[in-house]
Amino acid sequence: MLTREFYSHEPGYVARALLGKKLCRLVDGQLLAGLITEVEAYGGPEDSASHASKGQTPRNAVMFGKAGISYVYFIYGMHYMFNIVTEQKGRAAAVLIRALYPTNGIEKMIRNRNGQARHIADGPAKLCQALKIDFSINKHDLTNSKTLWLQSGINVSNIHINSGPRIGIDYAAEKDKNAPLRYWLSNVDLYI
DNA sequence: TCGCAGATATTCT
DNA sequence: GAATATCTGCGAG
Repeated sequence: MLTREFYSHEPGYVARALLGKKLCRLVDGQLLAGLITEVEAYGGPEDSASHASKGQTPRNAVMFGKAGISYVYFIYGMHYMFNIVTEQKGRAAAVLIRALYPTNGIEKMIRNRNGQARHIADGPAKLCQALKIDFSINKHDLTNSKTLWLQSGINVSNIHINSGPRIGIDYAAEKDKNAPLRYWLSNVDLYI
């Protein structure tokens, strides 16, 4: 299982380090797991795209907490998003998990997604459906949990990592051109 | 492939 | 009270 030290760095670094790691979820005694294939980093108050850019609110308070805690929130009236808090307590920073490559409990994931057998977890809200992620695991400690944690997965060298501007936030695209904060892996099945 | 409707928590006025 | 949001699914072309 990954330690708190792993999450205690700046979000861009943690985001890259998370690629290829295994996200595990235990629900009803069944293991649901997948390799992380796409992530986005969100910085502190200086990052205009971050929820924390306008100061602390009850909703984003988790981002100001300590590293290794999950931050789950609801968007567009129908979708959950799953983030992991990084850096020190008092520094608002997080990494959004955007996509997984399912490895364990695939049948269960398909049922969780209403029978959709393709594109099970290739989007931030889809992966939440597949792994049954909702407010019940908001503020969850990922370094000390039996229902939601991360562990080492495949070995990913830098040459496999793609990067680019973040999605859904045009106003941050220009900034992201200089320092891309979205990272993803392609052809994951070749490296398993 | 592309464009748009969908439904609600949270924040802004 | 109104606007907005780290998106997905579906229907048309």
